[in-house]
Amino acid sequence: MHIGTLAAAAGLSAKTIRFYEQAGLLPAPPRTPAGYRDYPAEAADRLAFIRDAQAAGLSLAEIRGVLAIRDAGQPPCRHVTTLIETHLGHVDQRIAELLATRTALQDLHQRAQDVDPADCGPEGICRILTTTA
Amino acid sequence: MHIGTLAAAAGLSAKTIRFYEQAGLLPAPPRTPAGYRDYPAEAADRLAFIRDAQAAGLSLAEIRGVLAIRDAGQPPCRHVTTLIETHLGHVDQRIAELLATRTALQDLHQRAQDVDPADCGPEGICRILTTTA
DNA sequence: GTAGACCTTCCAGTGCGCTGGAAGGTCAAG
DNA sequence: CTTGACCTTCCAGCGCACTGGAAGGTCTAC
Repeated sequence: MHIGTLAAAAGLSAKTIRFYEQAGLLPAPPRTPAGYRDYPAEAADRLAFIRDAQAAGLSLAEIRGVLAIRDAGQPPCRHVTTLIETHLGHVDQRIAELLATRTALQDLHQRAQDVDPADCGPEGICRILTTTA
Repeated sequence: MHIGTLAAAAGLSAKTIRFYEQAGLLPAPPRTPAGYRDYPAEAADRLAFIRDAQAAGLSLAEIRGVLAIRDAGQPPCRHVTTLIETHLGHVDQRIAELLATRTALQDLHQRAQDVDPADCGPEGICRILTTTA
């Protein structure tokens, strides 16, 4: 299987696959006599795993860690569970931050409705955005 | 007012202030005979505005746009209102994405509870993370 | 034999908001 | 006079996940 075929199967670009190899996520495949990468069918599974793990919010570095454990013959379950818990914490925190930002933006939007542009002299920068200046 | 004083007043590093100047967010101040930047008190207001706008989720590029309008003598109200609305949309979208990720992570976590590590043979990569493979 | 679709490597850049460091000038205090 | 804190410029890099492009080799079909 050439890199383009694998790329099409996985829905990635060939560039990305080479990048994953270089980043230690995908083992270097055998080569054809001409030097072309020649992937076994399992490579698509590994890329699918990377996709799933990315969708769960894991970084490539974390995914590399999981793969390394599995490649060493260990079941990475405990490691993965920890990662998931850590990520749940991060995601919850980020959601809380975004909700706060959302509230702030809605306040600003309300203020924008109340401000008459004609009232805006050259003294400040913007009456909508400034806190109390 | 030297750059360090301004930095302390604004809660930023001198590096960041020079960066803002170079990025077109802060006008170049006059210099002392020795070449030191010599800021007027209003510089702190401008930095406070930048801080507020950043807290509202605007990028430096967007803030630069708002400042440019005001610096040209126009009240940037309408522009700001549009920005706020756009950002509200982005934030809502991001929150929705994160909630979906959160659900996915919780499913994974549940699955992690159900998987016995002893069941994990060398055939797959990880029973927790893979979809149906 | 030639077009063009694929593959290879390597280097460099994207966007974002800084941050670090080197090499040097300036200023106030002791 | 010297120390040390500050200032200047310029260049470089961070993290993240790619992406682009150049320069060249290879394979298939006509």
